[in-house]
Amino acid sequence: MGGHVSEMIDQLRKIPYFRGLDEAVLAALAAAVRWRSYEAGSLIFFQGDAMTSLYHINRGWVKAVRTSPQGREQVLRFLGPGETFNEVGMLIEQPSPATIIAMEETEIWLIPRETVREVLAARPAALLRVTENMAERLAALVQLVSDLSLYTVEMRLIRWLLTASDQEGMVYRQRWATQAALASHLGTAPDVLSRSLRLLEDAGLIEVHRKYIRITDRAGLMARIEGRIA
Amino acid sequence: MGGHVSEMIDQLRKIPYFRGLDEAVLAALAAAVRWRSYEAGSLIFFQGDAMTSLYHINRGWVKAVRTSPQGREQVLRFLGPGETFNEVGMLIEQPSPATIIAMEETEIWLIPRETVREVLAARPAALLRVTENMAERLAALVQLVSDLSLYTVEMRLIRWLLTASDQEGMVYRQRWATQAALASHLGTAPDVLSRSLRLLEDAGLIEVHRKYIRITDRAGLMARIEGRIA
DNA sequence: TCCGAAATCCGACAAAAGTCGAAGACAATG
DNA sequence: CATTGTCTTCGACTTTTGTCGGATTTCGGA
Repeated sequence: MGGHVSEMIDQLRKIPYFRGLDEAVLAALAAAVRWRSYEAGSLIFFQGDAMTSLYHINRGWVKAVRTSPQGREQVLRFLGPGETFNEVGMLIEQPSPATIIAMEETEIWLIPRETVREVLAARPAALLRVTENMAERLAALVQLVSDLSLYTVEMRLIRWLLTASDQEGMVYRQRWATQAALASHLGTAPDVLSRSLRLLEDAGLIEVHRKYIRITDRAGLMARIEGRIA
Repeated sequence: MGGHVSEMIDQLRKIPYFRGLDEAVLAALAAAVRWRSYEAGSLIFFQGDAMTSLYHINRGWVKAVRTSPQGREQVLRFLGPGETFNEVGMLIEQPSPATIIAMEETEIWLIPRETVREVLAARPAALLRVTENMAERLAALVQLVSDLSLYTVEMRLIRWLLTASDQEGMVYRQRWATQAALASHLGTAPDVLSRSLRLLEDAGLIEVHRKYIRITDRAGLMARIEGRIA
Protein backbone atom coordinates (compact mmCIF):
# COMPACT_ATOMS: atom_id res chain seq x y z
CA MET A 1 0.00 0.00 0.00
CA GLY A 2 1.03 3.63 -0.29
CA GLY A 3 3.54 2.97 -3.03
CA HIS A 4 5.91 5.54 -4.37
CA VAL A 5 4.53 8.97 -5.01
CA SER A 6 6.04 9.08 -8.47
CA GLU A 7 4.22 5.90 -9.42
CA MET A 8 0.95 7.34 -8.14
CA ILE A 9 1.52 10.44 -10.20
CA ASP A 10 2.08 8.30 -13.28
CA GLN A 11 -1.22 6.56 -12.62
CA LEU A 12 -3.08 9.81 -12.08
CA ARG A 13 -1.68 11.22 -15.28
CA LYS A 14 -3.45 8.46 -17.17
CA ILE A 15 -6.85 9.65 -16.00
CA PRO A 16 -8.22 11.70 -18.87
CA TYR A 17 -9.44 14.49 -16.61
CA PHE A 18 -5.95 15.03 -15.28
CA ARG A 19 -4.08 14.79 -18.55
CA GLY A 20 -1.54 17.53 -19.05
CA LEU A 21 -1.50 18.79 -15.48
CA ASP A 22 1.65 20.16 -13.85
CA GLU A 23 3.72 17.88 -11.70
CA ALA A 24 2.89 20.02 -8.66
CA VAL A 25 -0.86 19.69 -9.14
CA LEU A 26 -0.56 15.95 -9.63
CA ALA A 27 1.50 15.70 -6.47
CA ALA A 28 -1.21 17.55 -4.57
CA LEU A 29 -3.81 15.10 -5.93
CA ALA A 30 -1.61 12.15 -4.99
CA ALA A 31 -1.23 13.47 -1.48
CA ALA A 32 -5.01 13.62 -1.05
CA VAL A 33 -5.66 10.09 -2.29
CA ARG A 34 -7.05 7.56 0.19
CA TRP A 35 -6.55 3.87 -0.45
CA ARG A 36 -9.13 1.19 0.09
CA SER A 37 -9.21 -2.44 -0.80
CA TYR A 38 -12.14 -4.79 -1.20
CA GLU A 39 -12.37 -8.53 -1.44
CA ALA A 40 -14.26 -10.26 -4.21
CA GLY A 41 -17.98 -9.78 -3.83
CA SER A 42 -17.88 -6.94 -1.35
CA LEU A 43 -20.04 -3.84 -1.63
CA ILE A 44 -18.27 -0.59 -2.46
CA PHE A 45 -21.39 1.52 -2.25
CA PHE A 46 -25.10 1.13 -2.60
CA GLN A 47 -27.62 2.74 -4.93
CA GLY A 48 -29.10 5.73 -3.14
CA ASP A 49 -25.95 6.45 -1.17
CA ALA A 50 -24.59 9.97 -1.61
CA MET A 51 -20.89 9.43 -2.21
CA THR A 52 -18.75 12.51 -2.66
CA SER A 53 -15.33 11.23 -3.71
CA LEU A 54 -14.06 10.40 -7.14
CA TYR A 55 -13.21 6.68 -7.32
CA HIS A 56 -10.30 5.34 -9.31
CA ILE A 57 -9.60 1.64 -9.79
CA ASN A 58 -5.94 0.92 -9.31
CA ARG A 59 -6.24 -2.86 -9.47
CA GLY A 60 -9.13 -5.27 -9.94
CA TRP A 61 -12.58 -5.19 -11.49
CA VAL A 62 -15.96 -3.93 -10.30
CA LYS A 63 -19.50 -3.96 -11.64
CA ALA A 64 -22.21 -1.28 -11.51
CA VAL A 65 -25.57 -2.99 -10.98
CA ARG A 66 -29.24 -2.62 -10.15
CA THR A 67 -30.91 -5.42 -8.25
CA SER A 68 -34.53 -6.42 -7.80
CA PRO A 69 -36.03 -7.56 -4.50
CA GLN A 70 -36.20 -11.07 -5.97
CA GLY A 71 -32.45 -11.03 -6.25
CA ARG A 72 -32.17 -10.66 -9.99
CA GLU A 73 -29.43 -8.36 -11.08
CA GLN A 74 -28.81 -6.16 -14.11
CA VAL A 75 -25.23 -5.14 -14.78
CA LEU A 76 -24.97 -1.61 -16.15
CA ARG A 77 -21.23 -1.79 -16.83
CA PHE A 78 -17.99 -3.41 -15.80
CA LEU A 79 -15.06 -1.23 -14.78
CA GLY A 80 -11.40 -2.18 -14.70
CA PRO A 81 -7.94 -0.83 -13.85
CA GLY A 82 -7.45 2.84 -14.72
CA GLU A 83 -11.14 3.63 -14.90
CA THR A 84 -12.98 6.06 -12.65
CA PHE A 85 -16.53 6.25 -11.35
CA ASN A 86 -18.88 8.42 -9.33
CA GLU A 87 -18.12 11.53 -11.37
CA VAL A 88 -21.72 12.65 -10.93
CA GLY A 89 -21.80 12.21 -7.16
CA MET A 90 -18.55 14.08 -6.94
CA LEU A 91 -19.77 17.03 -8.98
CA ILE A 92 -23.25 17.51 -7.53
CA GLU A 93 -25.38 16.45 -4.60
CA GLN A 94 -27.11 13.45 -6.04
CA PRO A 95 -27.40 9.91 -4.74
CA SER A 96 -25.78 7.23 -6.84
CA PRO A 97 -28.27 5.54 -9.19
CA ALA A 98 -26.36 2.25 -9.04
CA THR A 99 -24.70 -0.16 -6.64
CA ILE A 100 -20.98 -0.87 -7.07
CA ILE A 101 -19.62 -4.32 -6.22
CA ALA A 102 -16.06 -5.65 -6.40
CA MET A 103 -15.81 -8.74 -8.60
CA GLU A 104 -12.34 -9.72 -7.43
CA GLU A 105 -9.81 -8.33 -5.01
CA THR A 106 -9.77 -4.67 -5.88
CA GLU A 107 -7.74 -1.67 -4.90
CA ILE A 108 -9.47 1.68 -5.07
CA TRP A 109 -8.24 5.24 -4.74
CA LEU A 110 -10.66 7.80 -3.37
CA ILE A 111 -9.89 11.35 -4.39
CA PRO A 112 -11.80 13.82 -2.23
CA ARG A 113 -14.42 16.01 -3.85
CA GLU A 114 -12.79 19.30 -2.89
CA THR A 115 -9.41 18.38 -4.31
CA VAL A 116 -10.84 17.37 -7.65
CA ARG A 117 -13.16 20.35 -7.80
CA GLU A 118 -10.26 22.73 -7.30
CA VAL A 119 -8.43 21.19 -10.21
CA LEU A 120 -11.49 21.18 -12.46
CA ALA A 121 -12.54 24.71 -11.57
CA ALA A 122 -9.19 26.04 -12.73
CA ARG A 123 -9.31 24.06 -15.98
CA PRO A 124 -12.47 24.27 -18.07
CA ALA A 125 -11.01 21.79 -20.54
CA ALA A 126 -10.80 19.19 -17.80
CA LEU A 127 -14.42 19.74 -16.81
CA LEU A 128 -15.36 19.28 -20.44
CA ARG A 129 -13.61 15.91 -20.40
CA VAL A 130 -15.81 14.87 -17.50
CA THR A 131 -18.76 15.91 -19.61
CA GLU A 132 -17.49 13.80 -22.48
CA ASN A 133 -17.28 10.83 -20.18
CA MET A 134 -20.88 11.35 -19.10
CA ALA A 135 -21.93 11.69 -22.72
CA GLU A 136 -20.36 8.33 -23.50
CA ARG A 137 -22.20 6.75 -20.62
CA LEU A 138 -25.47 8.28 -21.80
CA ALA A 139 -24.92 6.79 -25.23
CA ALA A 140 -24.07 3.39 -23.72
CA LEU A 141 -27.19 3.42 -21.56
CA VAL A 142 -29.38 4.38 -24.50
CA GLN A 143 -27.87 1.47 -26.38
CA LEU A 144 -28.57 -0.83 -23.44
CA VAL A 145 -32.18 0.33 -23.23
CA SER A 146 -32.78 -0.30 -26.91
CA ASP A 147 -31.04 -3.67 -26.71
CA LEU A 148 -33.21 -4.79 -23.81
CA SER A 149 -36.40 -3.48 -25.30
CA LEU A 150 -36.07 -4.20 -28.99
CA TYR A 151 -33.89 -7.27 -29.40
CA THR A 152 -33.87 -10.89 -28.30
CA VAL A 153 -31.29 -12.46 -26.02
CA GLU A 154 -29.68 -14.22 -28.95
CA MET A 155 -29.27 -11.00 -30.89
CA ARG A 156 -27.77 -9.27 -27.87
CA LEU A 157 -25.38 -12.16 -27.41
CA ILE A 158 -24.29 -12.15 -31.03
CA ARG A 159 -23.74 -8.42 -30.93
CA TRP A 160 -21.68 -8.82 -27.78
CA LEU A 161 -19.62 -11.62 -29.32
CA LEU A 162 -18.91 -9.55 -32.40
CA THR A 163 -17.78 -6.49 -30.47
CA ALA A 164 -15.86 -8.31 -27.73
CA SER A 165 -13.85 -10.51 -30.08
CA ASP A 166 -10.43 -9.70 -31.50
CA GLN A 167 -9.44 -10.01 -35.15
CA GLU A 168 -8.95 -13.75 -34.94
CA GLY A 169 -12.45 -14.08 -33.52
CA MET A 170 -11.29 -14.93 -30.03
CA VAL A 171 -13.12 -13.79 -26.92
CA TYR A 172 -10.97 -14.42 -23.85
CA ARG A 173 -12.55 -14.53 -20.44
CA GLN A 174 -11.46 -12.61 -17.42
CA ARG A 175 -11.41 -14.66 -14.23
CA TRP A 176 -14.51 -12.91 -12.96
CA ALA A 177 -16.39 -13.16 -16.23
CA THR A 178 -18.62 -16.09 -15.34
CA GLN A 179 -21.65 -16.90 -17.43
CA ALA A 180 -23.75 -15.51 -14.63
CA ALA A 181 -21.97 -12.15 -14.91
CA LEU A 182 -22.32 -12.02 -18.68
CA ALA A 183 -25.94 -13.09 -18.44
CA SER A 184 -26.65 -10.29 -16.02
CA HIS A 185 -24.95 -7.85 -18.37
CA LEU A 186 -27.09 -9.04 -21.27
CA GLY A 187 -30.18 -8.73 -19.10
CA THR A 188 -31.09 -12.39 -18.83
CA ALA A 189 -30.59 -15.51 -16.69
CA PRO A 190 -27.53 -17.79 -16.78
CA ASP A 191 -29.58 -20.75 -18.07
CA VAL A 192 -30.91 -18.75 -20.96
CA LEU A 193 -27.44 -17.57 -21.90
CA SER A 194 -26.11 -21.12 -21.71
CA ARG A 195 -28.93 -22.24 -23.98
CA SER A 196 -28.20 -19.51 -26.53
CA LEU A 197 -24.50 -20.35 -26.56
CA ARG A 198 -25.35 -23.98 -27.17
CA LEU A 199 -27.64 -23.06 -30.05
CA LEU A 200 -24.94 -20.99 -31.72
CA GLU A 201 -22.44 -23.77 -31.17
CA ASP A 202 -24.78 -26.38 -32.64
CA ALA A 203 -25.23 -24.12 -35.64
CA GLY A 204 -21.47 -24.26 -36.13
CA LEU A 205 -20.94 -20.56 -35.64
CA ILE A 206 -18.85 -20.58 -32.48
CA GLU A 207 -16.82 -22.90 -30.26
CA VAL A 208 -17.35 -22.52 -26.54
CA HIS A 209 -14.37 -23.36 -24.37
CA ARG A 210 -13.67 -22.85 -20.71
CA LYS A 211 -11.33 -19.92 -21.08
CA TYR A 212 -12.41 -18.50 -24.35
CA ILE A 213 -14.98 -18.51 -27.10
CA ARG A 214 -13.87 -18.74 -30.71
CA ILE A 215 -15.96 -17.33 -33.51
CA THR A 216 -15.64 -19.80 -36.36
CA ASP A 217 -18.13 -18.17 -38.73
CA ARG A 218 -18.31 -14.45 -38.34
CA ALA A 219 -20.34 -14.02 -41.50
CA GLY A 220 -22.78 -16.61 -40.26
CA LEU A 221 -23.25 -14.74 -37.02
CA MET A 222 -23.82 -11.50 -38.84
CA ALA A 223 -26.27 -13.17 -41.19
CA ARG A 224 -28.18 -14.36 -38.14
CA ILE A 225 -28.93 -10.77 -37.14
CA GLU A 226 -28.98 -9.42 -40.68
CA GLY A 227 -31.70 -6.88 -41.17
CA ARG A 228 -32.72 -7.33 -37.59
CA ILE A 229 -30.20 -4.97 -36.08
CA ALA A 230 -30.05 -1.26 -36.82
CA MET B 1 -43.47 34.02 -36.01
CA GLY B 2 -40.57 35.89 -34.51
CA GLY B 3 -42.64 37.38 -31.71
CA HIS B 4 -41.51 40.21 -29.54
CA VAL B 5 -37.94 40.13 -28.37
CA SER B 6 -38.98 40.80 -24.79
CA GLU B 7 -41.19 37.73 -24.82
CA MET B 8 -38.37 35.63 -26.19
CA ILE B 9 -36.10 36.87 -23.45
CA ASP B 10 -38.67 35.89 -20.86
CA GLN B 11 -38.75 32.41 -22.33
CA LEU B 12 -34.99 32.11 -22.43
CA ARG B 13 -34.75 33.23 -18.83
CA LYS B 14 -36.74 30.16 -17.85
CA ILE B 15 -34.09 27.82 -19.22
CA PRO B 16 -32.06 26.76 -16.18
CA TYR B 17 -28.73 27.22 -17.94
CA PHE B 18 -29.54 30.87 -18.62
CA ARG B 19 -30.98 31.75 -15.25
CA GLY B 20 -29.64 34.97 -13.81
CA LEU B 21 -28.05 36.25 -17.00
CA ASP B 22 -27.91 39.98 -17.84
CA GLU B 23 -30.52 41.40 -20.11
CA ALA B 24 -27.84 42.13 -22.69
CA VAL B 25 -26.63 38.56 -22.83
CA LEU B 26 -30.17 37.27 -23.12
CA ALA B 27 -30.82 39.70 -25.93
CA ALA B 28 -27.78 38.38 -27.74
CA LEU B 29 -29.06 34.84 -27.33
CA ALA B 30 -32.50 35.87 -28.55
CA ALA B 31 -30.99 37.47 -31.61
CA ALA B 32 -29.22 34.24 -32.53
CA VAL B 33 -32.29 32.02 -32.18
CA ARG B 34 -33.64 30.34 -35.30
CA TRP B 35 -37.25 29.21 -35.41
CA ARG B 36 -38.49 25.98 -36.86
CA SER B 37 -41.84 24.32 -36.79
CA TYR B 38 -42.75 20.70 -37.34
CA GLU B 39 -46.07 18.98 -37.95
CA ALA B 40 -47.20 16.03 -35.91
CA GLY B 41 -45.14 12.96 -36.70
CA SER B 42 -42.31 14.69 -38.45
CA LEU B 43 -38.67 13.90 -37.84
CA ILE B 44 -36.61 16.56 -36.08
CA PHE B 45 -33.38 14.64 -36.27
CA PHE B 46 -32.23 11.08 -36.55
CA GLN B 47 -30.04 8.95 -34.33
CA GLY B 48 -26.49 9.17 -35.59
CA ASP B 49 -26.92 12.70 -36.91
CA ALA B 50 -24.38 15.16 -35.56
CA MET B 51 -26.50 18.13 -34.54
CA THR B 52 -24.69 21.14 -33.16
CA SER B 53 -27.42 23.48 -31.93
CA LEU B 54 -29.17 23.55 -28.60
CA TYR B 55 -32.87 22.84 -29.12
CA HIS B 56 -35.59 24.50 -27.06
CA ILE B 57 -39.26 23.58 -27.29
CA ASN B 58 -41.39 26.68 -27.40
CA ARG B 59 -44.67 24.92 -28.11
CA GLY B 60 -45.68 21.29 -28.57
CA TRP B 61 -44.38 17.90 -27.54
CA VAL B 62 -41.67 15.62 -28.90
CA LYS B 63 -40.39 12.16 -28.12
CA ALA B 64 -36.83 10.80 -28.04
CA VAL B 65 -36.88 7.24 -29.41
CA ARG B 66 -34.87 4.29 -30.65
CA THR B 67 -36.38 2.14 -33.34
CA SER B 68 -35.69 -1.40 -34.51
CA PRO B 69 -35.60 -2.46 -38.16
CA GLN B 70 -38.87 -4.30 -37.52
CA GLY B 71 -40.49 -1.00 -36.74
CA ARG B 72 -40.79 -1.43 -33.00
CA GLU B 73 -40.06 1.68 -31.05
CA GLN B 74 -38.77 2.42 -27.56
CA VAL B 75 -39.49 5.88 -26.16
CA LEU B 76 -36.62 7.18 -24.05
CA ARG B 77 -38.43 10.31 -22.87
CA PHE B 78 -41.11 12.81 -23.75
CA LEU B 79 -40.24 16.50 -23.87
CA GLY B 80 -42.62 19.43 -23.61
CA PRO B 81 -42.72 23.25 -23.67
CA GLY B 82 -39.79 24.90 -21.96
CA GLU B 83 -37.53 21.87 -22.14
CA THR B 84 -34.28 21.65 -24.06
CA PHE B 85 -32.45 18.83 -25.78
CA ASN B 86 -29.22 17.99 -27.59
CA GLU B 87 -27.02 19.43 -24.85
CA VAL B 88 -24.46 16.74 -25.55
CA GLY B 89 -24.30 17.29 -29.29
CA MET B 90 -23.97 20.99 -28.65
CA LEU B 91 -21.07 20.60 -26.22
CA ILE B 92 -19.01 17.98 -27.99
CA GLU B 93 -18.64 16.29 -31.35
CA GLN B 94 -20.80 13.26 -30.84
CA PRO B 95 -23.68 11.92 -32.91
CA SER B 96 -27.05 11.89 -31.22
CA PRO B 97 -27.85 8.52 -29.69
CA ALA B 98 -31.59 8.99 -30.25
CA THR B 99 -34.10 10.05 -32.86
CA ILE B 100 -36.35 13.03 -32.07
CA ILE B 101 -39.89 13.09 -33.45
CA ALA B 102 -42.62 15.71 -33.07
CA MET B 103 -45.80 14.27 -31.55
CA GLU B 104 -47.98 17.25 -32.40
CA GLU B 105 -47.46 20.58 -34.08
CA THR B 106 -44.31 21.84 -32.46
CA GLU B 107 -42.33 25.06 -32.47
CA ILE B 108 -38.61 24.75 -31.84
CA TRP B 109 -35.90 27.29 -31.21
CA LEU B 110 -32.41 26.43 -32.33
CA ILE B 111 -29.67 28.25 -30.48
CA PRO B 112 -26.36 27.94 -32.32
CA ARG B 113 -23.53 26.09 -30.64
CA GLU B 114 -21.13 29.04 -30.65
CA THR B 115 -23.57 31.39 -28.99
CA VAL B 116 -24.34 29.01 -26.16
CA ARG B 117 -20.71 28.06 -25.71
CA GLU B 118 -19.73 31.69 -25.30
CA VAL B 119 -22.27 32.10 -22.55
CA LEU B 120 -21.31 28.87 -20.81
CA ALA B 121 -17.57 29.44 -21.07
CA ALA B 122 -17.93 32.69 -19.17
CA ARG B 123 -20.10 31.13 -16.47
CA PRO B 124 -18.87 27.92 -14.85
CA ALA B 125 -22.06 27.76 -12.76
CA ALA B 126 -24.11 27.55 -15.96
CA LEU B 127 -21.97 24.73 -17.31
CA LEU B 128 -22.50 22.92 -14.04
CA ARG B 129 -26.25 23.19 -14.55
CA VAL B 130 -25.87 21.46 -17.89
CA THR B 131 -23.99 18.73 -16.06
CA GLU B 132 -26.81 18.44 -13.54
CA ASN B 133 -29.25 17.98 -16.37
CA MET B 134 -27.13 15.19 -17.82
CA ALA B 135 -26.89 13.60 -14.38
CA GLU B 136 -30.67 13.54 -14.14
CA ARG B 137 -30.90 11.89 -17.52
CA LEU B 138 -28.33 9.31 -16.51
CA ALA B 139 -30.39 8.47 -13.44
CA ALA B 140 -33.57 8.26 -15.51
CA LEU B 141 -31.93 5.93 -18.03
CA VAL B 142 -30.57 3.70 -15.29
CA GLN B 143 -34.08 3.51 -13.89
CA LEU B 144 -35.44 2.64 -17.33
CA VAL B 145 -32.86 -0.11 -17.79
CA SER B 146 -33.69 -1.69 -14.47
CA ASP B 147 -37.42 -1.40 -15.17
CA LEU B 148 -37.09 -3.12 -18.52
CA SER B 149 -34.79 -5.82 -17.25
CA LEU B 150 -36.09 -6.61 -13.79
CA TYR B 151 -39.83 -5.93 -13.75
CA THR B 152 -42.92 -7.06 -15.63
CA VAL B 153 -45.08 -4.85 -17.80
CA GLU B 154 -47.75 -4.75 -15.11
CA MET B 155 -45.30 -3.56 -12.48
CA ARG B 156 -43.96 -0.87 -14.79
CA LEU B 157 -47.51 0.23 -15.54
CA ILE B 158 -48.45 0.41 -11.87
CA ARG B 159 -45.33 2.37 -11.08
CA TRP B 160 -46.12 4.76 -13.91
CA LEU B 161 -49.71 5.17 -12.74
CA LEU B 162 -48.58 5.92 -9.19
CA THR B 163 -46.06 8.54 -10.22
CA ALA B 164 -48.12 10.16 -12.99
CA SER B 165 -51.28 10.58 -10.90
CA ASP B 166 -52.20 13.63 -8.88
CA GLN B 167 -53.38 13.57 -5.27
CA GLU B 168 -56.91 12.60 -6.24
CA GLY B 169 -55.52 9.68 -8.16
CA MET B 170 -56.31 11.15 -11.55
CA VAL B 171 -54.08 10.69 -14.58
CA TYR B 172 -55.12 13.03 -17.36
CA ARG B 173 -54.07 12.35 -20.91
CA GLN B 174 -52.37 14.72 -23.25
CA ARG B 175 -53.74 14.70 -26.75
CA TRP B 176 -50.69 12.91 -28.04
CA ALA B 177 -50.58 10.38 -25.22
CA THR B 178 -52.16 7.49 -27.05
CA GLN B 179 -51.90 4.01 -25.64
CA ALA B 180 -49.39 3.27 -28.35
CA ALA B 181 -47.18 6.08 -27.10
CA LEU B 182 -47.43 4.99 -23.48
CA ALA B 183 -46.83 1.38 -24.46
CA SER B 184 -43.68 2.36 -26.29
CA HIS B 185 -42.55 4.30 -23.26
CA LEU B 186 -43.10 1.29 -21.01
CA GLY B 187 -41.24 -0.86 -23.48
CA THR B 188 -44.11 -3.02 -24.70
CA ALA B 189 -46.79 -3.29 -27.37
CA PRO B 190 -50.15 -1.49 -27.34
CA ASP B 191 -52.07 -4.76 -27.04
CA VAL B 192 -50.13 -5.84 -24.00
CA LEU B 193 -50.70 -2.49 -22.34
CA SER B 194 -54.40 -2.63 -23.11
CA ARG B 195 -54.53 -6.09 -21.57
CA SER B 196 -52.76 -4.95 -18.41
CA LEU B 197 -55.07 -1.97 -18.03
CA ARG B 198 -58.05 -4.28 -18.35
CA LEU B 199 -56.65 -6.61 -15.71
CA LEU B 200 -56.17 -3.77 -13.26
CA GLU B 201 -59.65 -2.49 -14.03
CA ASP B 202 -61.20 -5.92 -13.54
CA ALA B 203 -59.40 -6.13 -10.21
CA GLY B 204 -61.21 -2.93 -9.22
CA LEU B 205 -58.05 -0.91 -8.79
CA ILE B 206 -58.50 1.67 -11.54
CA GLU B 207 -61.12 3.08 -13.90
CA VAL B 208 -60.03 3.59 -17.47
CA HIS B 209 -61.78 6.42 -19.33
CA ARG B 210 -61.10 8.09 -22.63
CA LYS B 211 -59.51 11.21 -21.28
CA TYR B 212 -58.24 10.05 -17.96
CA ILE B 213 -57.54 7.13 -15.70
CA ARG B 214 -58.71 7.23 -12.10
CA ILE B 215 -56.95 5.27 -9.40
CA THR B 216 -59.71 3.98 -7.14
CA ASP B 217 -57.53 1.87 -4.87
CA ARG B 218 -54.05 3.24 -4.45
CA ALA B 219 -53.25 0.89 -1.61
CA GLY B 220 -54.38 -2.03 -3.73
CA LEU B 221 -52.06 -1.00 -6.52
CA MET B 222 -49.16 -0.67 -4.15
CA ALA B 223 -49.96 -4.03 -2.60
CA ARG B 224 -49.78 -5.52 -6.07
CA ILE B 225 -46.13 -4.59 -6.37
CA GLU B 226 -45.35 -4.86 -2.67
CA GLY B 227 -41.99 -6.46 -2.02
CA ARG B 228 -41.48 -6.72 -5.72
CA ILE B 229 -40.22 -3.21 -6.30
CA ALA B 230 -37.07 -1.81 -4.78
C1' DT C 1 -3.79 -35.25 -5.13
C1' DC C 2 -8.18 -34.92 -3.18
C1' DC C 3 -12.29 -32.49 -1.59
C1' DG C 4 -15.86 -29.17 -1.42
C1' DA C 5 -17.73 -25.19 -3.39
C1' DA C 6 -18.91 -22.91 -7.39
C1' DA C 7 -20.10 -22.95 -12.11
C1' DT C 8 -22.28 -25.01 -15.90
C1' DC C 9 -25.53 -27.71 -18.32
C1' DC C 10 -29.76 -30.15 -19.25
C1' DG C 11 -34.70 -31.22 -19.86
C1' DA C 12 -39.12 -30.07 -18.84
C1' DC C 13 -42.30 -26.90 -17.53
C1' DA C 14 -44.53 -22.22 -16.44
C1' DA C 15 -45.11 -17.52 -17.18
C1' DA C 16 -44.75 -13.43 -19.70
C1' DA C 17 -44.83 -11.01 -23.72
C1' DG C 18 -45.45 -10.49 -28.70
C1' DT C 19 -48.37 -11.01 -32.80
C1' DC C 20 -52.26 -11.14 -35.84
C1' DG C 21 -56.78 -10.44 -37.85
C1' DA C 22 -60.84 -8.46 -37.13
C1' DA C 23 -64.25 -5.80 -34.93
C1' DG C 24 -65.73 -1.83 -32.40
C1' DA C 25 -65.48 2.95 -30.64
C1' DC C 26 -64.20 7.38 -31.14
C1' DA C 27 -62.95 11.92 -33.04
C1' DA C 28 -61.72 15.08 -36.58
C1' DT C 29 -63.05 16.67 -40.96
C1' DG C 30 -65.61 18.15 -44.57
C1' DC D 1 -74.46 14.80 -39.99
C1' DA D 2 -71.96 11.47 -42.47
C1' DT D 3 -67.59 9.60 -43.30
C1' DT D 4 -63.10 8.43 -42.92
C1' DG D 5 -59.20 7.20 -40.50
C1' DT D 6 -57.10 6.42 -36.11
C1' DC D 7 -57.23 4.36 -31.78
C1' DT D 8 -58.58 0.66 -28.92
C1' DT D 9 -60.03 -3.91 -27.72
C1' DC D 10 -60.56 -8.84 -28.07
C1' DG D 11 -59.47 -13.74 -28.53
C1' DA D 12 -56.43 -17.06 -29.99
C1' DC D 13 -52.06 -18.38 -30.86
C1' DT D 14 -46.72 -18.32 -31.07
C1' DT D 15 -42.46 -17.13 -29.42
C1' DT D 16 -39.44 -15.89 -26.03
C1' DT D 17 -37.94 -15.94 -21.61
C1' DG D 18 -37.79 -17.43 -16.83
C1' DT D 19 -37.50 -21.14 -13.45
C1' DC D 20 -36.46 -25.39 -11.12
C1' DG D 21 -34.36 -29.78 -9.71
C1' DG D 22 -30.77 -32.23 -10.36
C1' DA D 23 -26.62 -34.08 -12.89
C1' DT D 24 -22.08 -32.90 -14.20
C1' DT D 25 -17.87 -30.48 -14.58
C1' DT D 26 -14.29 -27.44 -13.10
C1' DC D 27 -11.28 -25.07 -10.02
C1' DG D 28 -8.91 -23.47 -5.94
C1' DG D 29 -7.15 -24.51 -1.75
C1' DA D 30 -6.12 -27.83 1.83
